Amino acid sequence: MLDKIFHPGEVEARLYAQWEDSGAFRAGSKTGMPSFAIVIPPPNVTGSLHIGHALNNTLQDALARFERMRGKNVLWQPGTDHAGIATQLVVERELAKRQMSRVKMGREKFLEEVWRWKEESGGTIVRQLRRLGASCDWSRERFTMDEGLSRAVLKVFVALHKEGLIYKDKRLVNWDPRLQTAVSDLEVENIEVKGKLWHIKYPISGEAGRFIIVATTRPETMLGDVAVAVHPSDERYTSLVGSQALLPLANRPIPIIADEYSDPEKGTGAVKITPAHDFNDFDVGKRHGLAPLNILTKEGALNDLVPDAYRGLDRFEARKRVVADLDALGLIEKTEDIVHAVPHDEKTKTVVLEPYLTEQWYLNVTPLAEKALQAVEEGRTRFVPEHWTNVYYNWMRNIQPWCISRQLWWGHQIPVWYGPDGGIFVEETESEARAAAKKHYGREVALNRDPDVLDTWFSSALWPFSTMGWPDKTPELKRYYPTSVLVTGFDIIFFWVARMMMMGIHFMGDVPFHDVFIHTRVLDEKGQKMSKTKGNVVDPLDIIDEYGADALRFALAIAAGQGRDIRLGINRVETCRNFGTKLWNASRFCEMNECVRKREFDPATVELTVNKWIVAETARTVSEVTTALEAYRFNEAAGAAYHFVWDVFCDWYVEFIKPVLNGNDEATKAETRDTAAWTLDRILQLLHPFMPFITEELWTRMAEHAVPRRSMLMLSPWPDLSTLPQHEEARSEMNWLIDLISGVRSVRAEMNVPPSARLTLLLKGASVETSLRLATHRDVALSLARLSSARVTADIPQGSAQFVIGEAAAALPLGDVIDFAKERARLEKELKKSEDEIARFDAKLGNPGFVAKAPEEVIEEQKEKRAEAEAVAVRLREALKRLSA
RNA sequence: GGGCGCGUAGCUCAGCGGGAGAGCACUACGUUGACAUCGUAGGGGUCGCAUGUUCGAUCCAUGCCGCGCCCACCA
Repeated sequence: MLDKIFHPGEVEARLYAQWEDSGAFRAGSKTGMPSFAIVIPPPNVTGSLHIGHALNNTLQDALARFERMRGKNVLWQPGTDHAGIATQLVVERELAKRQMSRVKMGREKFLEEVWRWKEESGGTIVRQLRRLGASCDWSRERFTMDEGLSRAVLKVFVALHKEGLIYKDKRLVNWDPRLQTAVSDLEVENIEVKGKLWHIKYPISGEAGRFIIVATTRPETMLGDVAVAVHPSDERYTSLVGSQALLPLANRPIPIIADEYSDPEKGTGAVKITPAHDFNDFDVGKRHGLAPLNILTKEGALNDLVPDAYRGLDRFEARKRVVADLDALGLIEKTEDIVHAVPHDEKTKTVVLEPYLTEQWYLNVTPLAEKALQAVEEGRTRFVPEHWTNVYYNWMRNIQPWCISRQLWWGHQIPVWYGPDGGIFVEETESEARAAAKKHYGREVALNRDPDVLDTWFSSALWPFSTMGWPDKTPELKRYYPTSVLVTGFDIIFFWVARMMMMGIHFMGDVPFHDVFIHTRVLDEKGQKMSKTKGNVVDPLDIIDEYGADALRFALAIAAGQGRDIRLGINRVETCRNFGTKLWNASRFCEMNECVRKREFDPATVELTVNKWIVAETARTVSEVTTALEAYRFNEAAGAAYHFVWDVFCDWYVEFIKPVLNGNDEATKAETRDTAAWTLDRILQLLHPFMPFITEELWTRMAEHAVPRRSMLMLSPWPDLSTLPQHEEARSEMNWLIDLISGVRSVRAEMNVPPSARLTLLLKGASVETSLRLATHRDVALSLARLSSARVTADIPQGSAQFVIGEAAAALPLGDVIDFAKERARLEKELKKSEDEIARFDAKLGNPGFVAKAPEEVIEEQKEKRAEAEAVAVRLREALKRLSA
């Protein structure tokens, strides 16, 4: 016997182990069946599961389980990402706690430390994914820095270099002075901060007392100025073009040049040109043949190219000093308070990034982007929802070279070796590089390997094929590439999706996935982004502990619409947990009534109206859920199943069959039991992609008293009920009945003339509006009696109720469950409380029964209504009779 | 500045050419034999505003207002 509620904590671990041990998660290899593959967006190996992961993996798991049940060969490829910067930061922080540092340890020792850290904490997120129920093929788990994937990375780098697409260049990059590494444009987060705009007077050489005024938010960089630019057509400055300004503090003459970049509308119309510290200025400098003057160190302090007084000062310190000194010289024309966007590092959002002149490795992605663009234009890869296509297009069409080198230690070290004269040897291994160098120099030479590592996203870009064994020609690649769908959030469309497209097409000759489903973000219940600093983080593991994984998964899935962000309040999870309880208890009802599975049961053969109806409704629901899942409309799929279980199966079917199951007709009872059991099985299957644990548990438990199951629910075939009869007649009859019962609009209990009470049900004409549920016949009586306008009659036979529709009356059998004496007593009590209500009701209804002398037209009207109602009553009686016969 | 998304019941949202819905919250009643993690009933909305298309608009078009996000600029 099932307990009254489901205890997720007691079954989840057991079921998961059972699934995993059985090999049910393993990539399928059934011949002749289509394939379905998803690669997981690899989470940071040292991370832990946040609510966004929970959503992402719930959706993937729903698809994987769905397709597995549909008989496809499913591969859900799991793994983790080495997450260069994030992981290095974490480990450095740990080292700091032990009074150690990366630099002191040296590269080799440090890397050992990171690997150790990875071994220790790397299992966390993977364990947490298991708690969520993720049915990944763990036997194929990969890590972006494991041997195979590293080999793929090297191969790709070397190949792209040989094709001339990877090259070294010296230009401005976004520099993180704390980590002392370059980061890509995408890793920059522009944050609005309060700042100042200083208007600085630059004296004109040889013209005492004449100045050109420039406005800047970064006065310290003026020490690296190489020019002042004005717009060619800006008449205010025409006379100055060609003159020299004397750069204050540095006392260095710089030219005043004309360049279209200068915007007469902005600032003073004259702009200082600092090519080494501003992206636009870099271009201006290039146009005018002005060499950049780098005045910063890697740490973001001023270097030796500035006057003594400023050397070694941190950039912010230097700013204060420069402003103070300029002010003392009377060279500050004015200072404005402004709010402007300043580039910060996206991880901690605390470090101001610098445009910084360095030599880095770049990947020329333009040719790759063209093909990636074309693939989407041609529909070979499709974004869902479609509007993300434009986001992808816009970025791809304006793509910039990808800076792929990072000055970190944790990551794939770039396979480049330098000879004594700076000769470059790009090979997959050191020995190959050595051989190449030997060939080049004609002798053995000492080589130095480039110390930099690759951007983390470089290896992620290869994920769909590197995890399947590329560059080897593996059966997995053959079977599963291109993958079916990528499920991810919009925040990594550029970082990851676009780059996988480019690399996939380039190296595999085909797109990495057919569909890209972009899901929304999960916010807190107030619609705020979850963040540690705000303290509004909802930990999915806490939710799983308290409500079970199914409740969390269902809450996420049913909220996963196509447009707006998901606001996850805990009450949503509660609702879904309650839904699980409802399902559990519906199963309990079936169990108590011995509704057990019969293998030979054929739903097409049922004869009772109520059974025909539920069979047809089940088929419709299966079709709805299937269609919705195929289109990634998770909310609709989960919603359709929810609605069917609660509003159709529990509220109506179970209530309708109670009198049948309590009746004496063994044949109809048997059919009904079989149908109920069959329907419940279909429900479990429909819900399994969303609520794997509770459904699997019920699947097993419900078979305890029936024909044992051949296999686990997760391996059962997805129902295809498309060939079942539609049973239009039964459906329309049941719908009519449900509408009618729902339409009992106003019912009043009234002790009319004691002791002769009557139970009267007033249906509002033949039309219907809200809902009174026909639970059991007894429930009908109770509900009716409870409501505001029912009359209990002692003069009708016990066990039947008289329905009055309009003025027409129809007796309806109620079985033998009503104790009229008791009900009457209760009603009397209740009525005393609600006399006011009755009065109001009478007034509202203008109950003609109480009108002594009704006008002719009222009587006529009543007659019509009566005739109409009589017909309804007759039909109702017939319908209820047919339910159980 | 460019682009995208969203404004529907107190809250969170679904619906998107012909009856305005769900969950939560609220009110009243009810522990009955699957389920109080429940049931029954009830209150509550000029579907952001305006114009247009249409026999008919919450739904389509245009404009406006408000909110959010992305990209760019960032003197």
